[in-house]
Amino acid sequence: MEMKDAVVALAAMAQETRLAVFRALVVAGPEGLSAGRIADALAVAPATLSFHLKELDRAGLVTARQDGRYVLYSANFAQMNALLGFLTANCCRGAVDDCAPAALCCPPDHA
Amino acid sequence: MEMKDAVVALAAMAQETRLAVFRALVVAGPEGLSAGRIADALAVAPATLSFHLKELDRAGLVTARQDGRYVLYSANFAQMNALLGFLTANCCRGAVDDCAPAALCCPPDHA
DNA sequence: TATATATTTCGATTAATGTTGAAATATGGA
DNA sequence: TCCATATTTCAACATTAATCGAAATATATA
Repeated sequence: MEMKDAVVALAAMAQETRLAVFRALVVAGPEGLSAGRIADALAVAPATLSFHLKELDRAGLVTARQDGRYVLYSANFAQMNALLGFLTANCCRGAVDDCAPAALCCPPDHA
Repeated sequence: MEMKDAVVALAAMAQETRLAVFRALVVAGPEGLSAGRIADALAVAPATLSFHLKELDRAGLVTARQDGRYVLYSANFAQMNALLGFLTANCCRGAVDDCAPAALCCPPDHA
């Protein structure tokens, strides 16, 4: 992941509505949620939500797929993990052994 | 970490100059760097850098301490790790075992 | 085809953010 | 004390982001 990509991804999550949307999608898992369900759950106007979903999509953090007349959004775990990897890279300068380990988000390949 | 804190921390890093500053401080380690050295290294105007350092400080991502006529800034690894923990929390819904592990940043307690 | 539902785009408005020169503040050394 | 260096604050400006009603687009069903 490049610096610019990281900035875009961080900016996408650096907003209360979008962070809430993203976390809801993380909980929902690979099946995802329709735009309408997200709008209801978070009480956000459809046009506003659409704007934020596009931001998350532009950042590569979510993926959209058509399902009938609904559009289902799901979290892009691979991108999420790439960002976390970027943020932790170059940390510790080799003394990584002493650092506390943490779990990343589930990759889609096992869902 | 609360939602609001996460948004503030993410917003602090969601800017090219600030992300560069923060990463430089992560590499520099607990000793930190003076504002002037950072300004030189990144070719940023002093006033601009001061503005960004204040943002990072407000987000709890860096700490400042006076050293003679210099002000030394260092990364706040604890806050960094809290943010990563927040972003990975509620991920996977219990299936954490299958997730790829990643190292967090070195906590200050062993530096 | 016509109608209803779901989502996005558009336009306008408001608010927040990033940048920098110049002035103010703080510290160290002559 | 006086001067030089380091950093921050201030003020002004330009840019970007967030919100939402209304209109446009897409899909499903009668």
